[in-house]
This record gives sequence, structure tokens and C-alpha cells, in this order.
Amino acid sequence: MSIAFTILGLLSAGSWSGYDLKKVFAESESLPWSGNNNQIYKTLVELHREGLASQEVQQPAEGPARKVYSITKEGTAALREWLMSAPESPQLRAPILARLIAADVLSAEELDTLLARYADELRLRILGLEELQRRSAGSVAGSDRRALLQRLTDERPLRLLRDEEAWLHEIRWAVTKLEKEPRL
Amino acid sequence: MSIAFTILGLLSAGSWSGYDLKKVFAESESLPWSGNNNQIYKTLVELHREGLASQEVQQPAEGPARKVYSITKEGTAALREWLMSAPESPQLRAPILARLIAADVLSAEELDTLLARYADELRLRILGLEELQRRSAGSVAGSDRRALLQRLTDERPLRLLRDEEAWLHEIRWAVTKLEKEPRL
DNA sequence: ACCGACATGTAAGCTGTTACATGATTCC
DNA sequence: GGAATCATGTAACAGCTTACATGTCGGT
Repeated sequence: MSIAFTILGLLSAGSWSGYDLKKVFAESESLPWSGNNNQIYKTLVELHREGLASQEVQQPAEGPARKVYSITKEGTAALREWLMSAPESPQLRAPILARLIAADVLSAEELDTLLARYADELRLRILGLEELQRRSAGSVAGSDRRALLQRLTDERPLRLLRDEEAWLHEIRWAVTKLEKEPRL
Repeated sequence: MSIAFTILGLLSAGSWSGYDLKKVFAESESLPWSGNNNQIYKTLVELHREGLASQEVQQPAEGPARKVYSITKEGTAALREWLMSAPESPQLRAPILARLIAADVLSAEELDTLLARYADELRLRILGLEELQRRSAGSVAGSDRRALLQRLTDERPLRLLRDEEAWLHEIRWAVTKLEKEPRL
């Protein structure tokens, strides 16, 4: 999936230091990276070495020195090429699926407990994301295209959770129905 | 996410060799592993070493020798413990999101082309999965709980793709609308 | 004096992938 | 003889994570 191009994409909207990018990755639900130092600082060095990003050392009046990176002309060209290459399909990583495949070793009550706990977990995450979204709503407000794309991508992870909740509802209904039915 | 417990889960429904499991992982959309030798054979050795699975070398009348693994009592206990532990939330890996965040460097026409290509890619994958589902529909037919859980989990990846298609539709509509609108 | 935020970097390790290596057997 | 399927395993490497290491600055 290439974190290098993702960073290049973020640099296309402005200049950032590794520390800045770290926070972006840590707080973003849409970008599936933890935002750990190792990857980010190494990728920035790499991008600079390849001439796709330029580095400027800033010594602010207050605080420690920071290395601020900007996208270069070559970087923009590489970014555009990546953007227009064949897009990949999305992938779902749902550990619950692996559990459900094996869940036949559980009793009816145990399976019910597992599904109820999963429902709780989903609800909690949804509430958390909704709260985050509400708080950051102001920062990406705007009627320009960049703001629109930002909002639409920001909402995608929440949409997944809501759909997972709906799917779980169907499962619980189907399982309950099967358990109540007399064995044929 | 632990491929070890996932394999243990598969063993809970019957005895399989590494080669069998390899095919299961390669063909399953719900289990996010490629089914490469390295992981599977090493994990089986590990499960055997820990006493969670037993190994039986079979020399069939035809073909090469195979090592068939079965779950042990300890394995079943470990599996049940894993199943009842706190379930994790699903995670979406959608490379398109990283692109859209950077897509403001594209012209209106280029963005439109990208979204159209993504729509084509999704359609293709959906048709492929639907075909797969139709063909395997017979093999997991049954009114017992294991078959029900199998069917419900098998359908989940297709549901994601359909939702992604619907989401993409909304995006394309919003982008088109913005482009037609006179700049304020 | 210490804690927390700012800021950059490295080490060690786990997970996962592709590709390689070996060998039996069956079908054309 | 060669390709395809069955079957087990190893090597090399890419990707990603946690934890460690170092240092500045401001507030309590």
C-alpha cells in the first residue's frame, strides 16, 4: 500500500516535519499505520534521497530544531503517477470472522455472549469515532474540493463500523432463530 | 490476529494437512492470509510442539506421504479461551482513501477517471465473488449451526465490496455536484 | 526537581510475502 | 519427456510494531 506515497500525498498539501506526520497517522482512522517513528523518519530520509521531497532545517525561537519536508516537482510527478495507477480493492480485516468459523465449539449461551460482547465493542468504537468527528468537524470545514475529499474519506471508517453493526444484527437474529427452532 | 488460533479453529471441525490448510487460506476471502507455506507449516509444528494439535503421518496407497493434524483436548481448551476473549473491532484497508486525501493535485477529469476505474475494479471483484459464492453454495448447504456460521462469514467480504460501491457512488455524486456548481 | 510536550532517531523482533528447493505421482 | 497436482519444507526479504535512547523547553 506504500506509506511513501501516502506521506508524499500529505506533503502535497503543505510542509510537515516527521513529528507532524506522526501525529497525523496516529490520529487518522483512514490511514492504516500506527505512526511509529521508525517508518516515518526512515521514509522521509528515503524520499529526500530520491529527490521527491526537499528538507529544510528550522530553528524556531522556542523549542528544539525541526526538519521540515516539502514536496518537489519530481515528487509531484511521482505522486500523480501513483494516483492514476490501477486502484486496488479494499480489504476487510475482521478477526470476528475467524472466530465465527470456529464458534461451533461453543454452547448457544457462549456464542450469544460472544456476539453481545462484539456488539458492545462496536458500539463503543462508533461512539468514540462520532465524538472525534464532531470535534474535528470545524477544522476541515470548507466548500473546496480538498475539504470535501477529506470529509468523505474521514467518514469511511465510521461507515464500516455501522455496517458491521447491521451485519452483526442479522447474524444474531439468524442464530437466535436457529436455536429457537425445533431440530428437524 | 493470530493465524495459530485460526488454524486451531479449522482443526476443530476435522483433521487436515498443511497442504489442505494452504488451500483453505488461499481460497478464503474472510481469512486475510495468503496461505503461504512458511507460516502454515511453521505454525503446525508450533501447535504440535505445544501439545495443542497431534500429528499423524499417513502413507496413502497413492501419492506422497502427508502429515495430518488433529486438535487435542488442550487445543480445544485453548481455542475456547481465545473465542471467549475480548473481540477486536474490524479494520478497513482501503488504499483508495490514501489516494483521495492527495487527489486534490489532480484535475477534475483525472479525478473522474480515477473514480471510474475504481468503480470498474469493484464491479469486477463483486462479479468474481458472486460467481465463487454461487459455485460453493452447494458445499456449505445445511441447516446446522456450523453451516449457518460458515455462510454468514463467507458473505461478509462481498457485503464490504457492495457497501464500498455505494459509498463510491456518493463520492462521485458529491464531486460532480461540486464541479458543476459555480464557484462562490 | 520532575513531568509532559516537542523533536529526531535506532534496535530488536514479529508477521507476512515471494521465491526457491525437493520429491512423488498422474496424465498427455 | 514434460506439465500438473500433491506434499513438505527453507531462505531472503519487506513491512510494521514496541521499546529504547537522546535532547530541548515550559510549567508546577
